[in-house]
Amino acid sequence: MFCLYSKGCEYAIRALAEISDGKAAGNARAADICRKAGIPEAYARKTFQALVQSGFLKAVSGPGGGYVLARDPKSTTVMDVVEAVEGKGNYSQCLMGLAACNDRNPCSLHFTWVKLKGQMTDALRSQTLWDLSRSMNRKQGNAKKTTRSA
Amino acid sequence: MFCLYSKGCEYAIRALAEISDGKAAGNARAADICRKAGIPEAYARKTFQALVQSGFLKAVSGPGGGYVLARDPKSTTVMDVVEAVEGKGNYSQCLMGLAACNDRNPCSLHFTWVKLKGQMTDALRSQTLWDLSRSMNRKQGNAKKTTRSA
DNA sequence: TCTATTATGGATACTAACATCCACGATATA
DNA sequence: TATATCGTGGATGTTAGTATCCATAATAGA
Repeated sequence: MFCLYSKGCEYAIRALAEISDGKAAGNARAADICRKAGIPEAYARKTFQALVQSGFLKAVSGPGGGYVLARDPKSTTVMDVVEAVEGKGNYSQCLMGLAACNDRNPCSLHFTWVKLKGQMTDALRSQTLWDLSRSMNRKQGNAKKTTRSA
Repeated sequence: MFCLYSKGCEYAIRALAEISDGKAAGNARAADICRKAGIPEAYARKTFQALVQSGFLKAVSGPGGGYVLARDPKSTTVMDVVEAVEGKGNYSQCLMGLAACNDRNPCSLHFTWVKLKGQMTDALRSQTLWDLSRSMNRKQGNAKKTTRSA
C-alpha cells in the first residue's frame, strides 16, 4: 500500500510553508499558523514538536513567543520534510507487496514503478518551502488576478 | 494524503493474478488462492465478495466450487481492479490538501503532480492480470534461473 | 435424503492514524 | 514576585482500515 506521505506530514508541510511566508511581525504562534494554514491545531501542535526535535523549527516559550524557522526556507525542500516526518526509505516497497521484489527479481511493474518513484521524489525535492509559501500566498491574496490570467 | 490503493485492493490484485494463472484443474478455492498469493484468507474473502459483486469473479458454491474469472485476464488491467475497489476519481486530490487547487488556481506542485498521476494511472492501465500472472509465476517457479541471468 | 464442501454475510476485534484535552514548565512584562 | 502568554508532553478519545470468527445458504456426490 503506497502512500506518498501521511496527513500529519501534509500538515507539517503546510505549516512550514506558512511560517516561511514570514509576513507576521514577530514569532509565529501555533494558533495563528494553524488558522492560516487551515489545519487542526490540537493535532498539528504534536507535529510542531516533532519539527522542533528534527531541527526545522525553533520554539520560543512565553509571551511573544512562538516558532521560528531554524533552516533556510529557500534551501529546504518538501522532500526534506517528508524524510524527517516519515523517515527515509519510505518509498522502497514493491507495488504488489512482494517481499522478494527487486532489480534482480522484479515484479512486472517493478521498473516502471522505480522510475515513477524517482520522478515523484525529484518533484518533492525540486520544491522548496519558499516556493510553497509564495504559491500559497498568491492563492490567498491574488485569487482574482490569477483567475483573470487564465 | 495520497494513497495509490489500499491493502485490500492489493490483495484483490494479487488474488486475481493468481486466479488468472489458471494452472489449477478446476475452480480456484478461496483457501488455495490466498495461500498461493500469500494473503490473509479471512480478510481476502471479503474482498472476493466485492469482486463478485463488481463482476470480476464468478462464485461457485458447493463441493468442487470456488471462483472463476468472469472477465478476460488479457484485457483486464490493474487499473480496472483499482477503480472497482477504490472507486473512480480516487486520484483527483491536491497534493497539499488544498480544496481550491485546480488548473486555474494551482498549488506550486499542481501541474507536476497531475502529470505524475497520469503516468501512474497509465502504468496501471498498461498492465493486465495476464501480465501479472505471468510475472508472478516466473518469480515462483524460476527464481534460480532469473537470479542466474542477473 | 444425508453429508461434506464451498461461498456468504453478519458480528466482532485489533491496530494505527488522526484528533482533542489539560496540567505543567518556561518566560516576558508589570 | 505575580500574572498572562506561550510551547510541552502525557492521557485519552475517535475513526477507518485491517483482520478474524462463526452461523448460514448453496450444492455436488454418496
